[in-house]
Amino acid sequence: MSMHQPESIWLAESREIAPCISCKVRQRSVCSALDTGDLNRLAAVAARRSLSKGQVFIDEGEPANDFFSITSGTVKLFKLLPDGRQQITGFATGGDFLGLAVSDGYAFSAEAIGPVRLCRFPRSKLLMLLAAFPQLEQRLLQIACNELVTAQEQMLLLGRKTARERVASFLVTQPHDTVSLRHPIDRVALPMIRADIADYLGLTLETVSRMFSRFKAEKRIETPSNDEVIILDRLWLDALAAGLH
Amino acid sequence: MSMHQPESIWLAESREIAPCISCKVRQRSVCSALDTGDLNRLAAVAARRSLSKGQVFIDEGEPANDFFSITSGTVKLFKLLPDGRQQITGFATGGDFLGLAVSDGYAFSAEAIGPVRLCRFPRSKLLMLLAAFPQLEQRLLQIACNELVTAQEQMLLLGRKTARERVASFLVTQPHDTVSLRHPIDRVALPMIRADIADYLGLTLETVSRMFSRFKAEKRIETPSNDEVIILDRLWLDALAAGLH
DNA sequence: CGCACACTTGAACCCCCTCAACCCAAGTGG
DNA sequence: CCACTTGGGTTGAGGGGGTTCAAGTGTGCG
Repeated sequence: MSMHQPESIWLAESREIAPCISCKVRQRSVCSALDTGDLNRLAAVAARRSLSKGQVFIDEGEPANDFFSITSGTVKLFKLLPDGRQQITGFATGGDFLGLAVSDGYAFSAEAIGPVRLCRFPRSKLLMLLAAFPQLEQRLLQIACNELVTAQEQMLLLGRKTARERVASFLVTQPHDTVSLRHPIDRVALPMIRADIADYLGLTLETVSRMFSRFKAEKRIETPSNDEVIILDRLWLDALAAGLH
Repeated sequence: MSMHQPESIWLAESREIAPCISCKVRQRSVCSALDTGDLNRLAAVAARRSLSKGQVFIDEGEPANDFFSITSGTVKLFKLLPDGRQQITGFATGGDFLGLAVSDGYAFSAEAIGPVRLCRFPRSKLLMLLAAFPQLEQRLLQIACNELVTAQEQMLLLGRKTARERVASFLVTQPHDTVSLRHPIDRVALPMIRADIADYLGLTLETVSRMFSRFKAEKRIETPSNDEVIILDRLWLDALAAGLH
C-alpha cells in the first residue's frame, strides 16, 4: 500500500532535549495544555522528524501506533478507493494534531505535500501521559470537537454546494494574512496543487481551474503565481460560499 | 429559524429517580462509563423527554446549553443553506450522544423523524461531572473519535462515490438484524423517508428511488414496505459500496 | 370519499466530467 | 547556449450521470 517501507522513514529522527521551549506552534498545538514544566515529560516521549514532498507517513488501515504533531509544512489527509479515486479529508499544518483514531487503525493516510517537520509520539507512551495529565485529555477532546465541526461543514460542501460555491468556500476558509493596513491586501497561500484542491472539494482539477479563471475574469481574485491568491472581493466570495446569490 | 419556541418544548419533562437502572441503551451510551453507583450522579442532572415526529430540538448556531442522549427513536442531524438545501450529517438512534460542539454554538440542527425519547443534560452540570469522573471524559473522546471516523468515511462517499455506490454504502451500513438462522433473512429498517436518505447521500430523492428500483430489478434487495429492506446479496452490495465493480 | 404524503417512473436538460491539446516555468544535460 | 523533459496549469469540445420537472401510483386517515 505505502510507497515507503513501514520502518525506514523513521530512522533519521532526532531527540534533542526540550526543543519545545522554542517551538513556534506550541500555543496552537496539543502542547498548549501543558505548562513549561510538564512539557518536558511530553518532550521526553517525542521524536522530531523531517519529511520531504511526497512522503507518506500514515497509511490508512495500519495499526495506529503513533500520534503526530505538525510543527511546520503542510500534509494532506486522504482516503482512497481501490480504483484510485481520492478524497482529501483535510490539510494539516503547523500546530495540528494527527492520529485520533479508533483502535482498529488509522482512518486515513497522510502525505507531506512539501517539506514537513513533525513530532511523533508513540501511542502507548502518550496514553500514559494522558492518565497523568487530565488537561491533556481535555485538549484532545477540544481538538476532536473542532475537527468534527469542520468535518460537518465539509459534508455540507460536498453534498450540497455547487462547484462555484465549493471553490469560493475553499478560498475564504484558507488561512490568510492581510499585509499593509493602508492598502489592505488579502493574500492566501496555496501550498497544495490544483489536483489536491479538487480531491478536497470533490471536483476535478479542470473544474477547479475553470472556477479560478472565472473568479479572475470577474475581478474577485488575482493569482500572481500558482500557489498564491489575492482575494479582491472577500465579502462577495463569503456570500457565494454561504450559498447566497 | 426554529419551527418551535425555544423554551416550550422542554416543559413536559420528567425527573423520576434513577430511571437509568432499567435503561435499555445504557451499555451503548455515554453512561457505560459509569458504574451503577456513580450513575445516580448523572441521573440527578438528567431530564427525560419525549418528542414527536418533526420536532426540532437542536438549532444550528444556538448556544450549546445542553447535551443529549437518545434512548429510543431516530433523529436526523442536519445543516441548511439559506435557500433550503439540506445536508444530513448523520442519524442518531438509541445510545447516541449529541451536543459535542465548540462553545460558539451547535454545529447542526436535530429533528425527531418519529417518536423519540431522550435525556437532556444541562451543559454546565455535565461539565462539572466531567471534572469529577475522568472516565466520562475518556468516553466522550472515544465517542468523538468514532464520529470523526464515520464523518471521514462520509466525506469519501459524498466527494467521490457514484449514486449507485452511495445507496449501496447506505444500505450496508444501516443496522440490520438477521432473523432465522436456517434461512437467514438480512433485514434493514429505514425509519427515514427517501428525501432524508437523499439529503444524507447528497442526492435527490428521485435518484435514490431509481437506485432502489435498480437493485430490486437486479435481485440485490427486496422492499416489503417503504421503510423496510431485505438485503438479498450483501456481499455484492458491500463490494459496490467499497468502489469495486 | 377525498386529501395528504410518500414513492415511482419518464423525459428533457445541464452541470460537471472526460479527453485532448496546449502553455509555461524549471530543471537537466550535452 | 539550446534541446528536451517533466510537472503543473489552462482551455476547449463533447458526452453522461444526476437533476429537474412532471405525471402517476399507492396508501393511510380524517
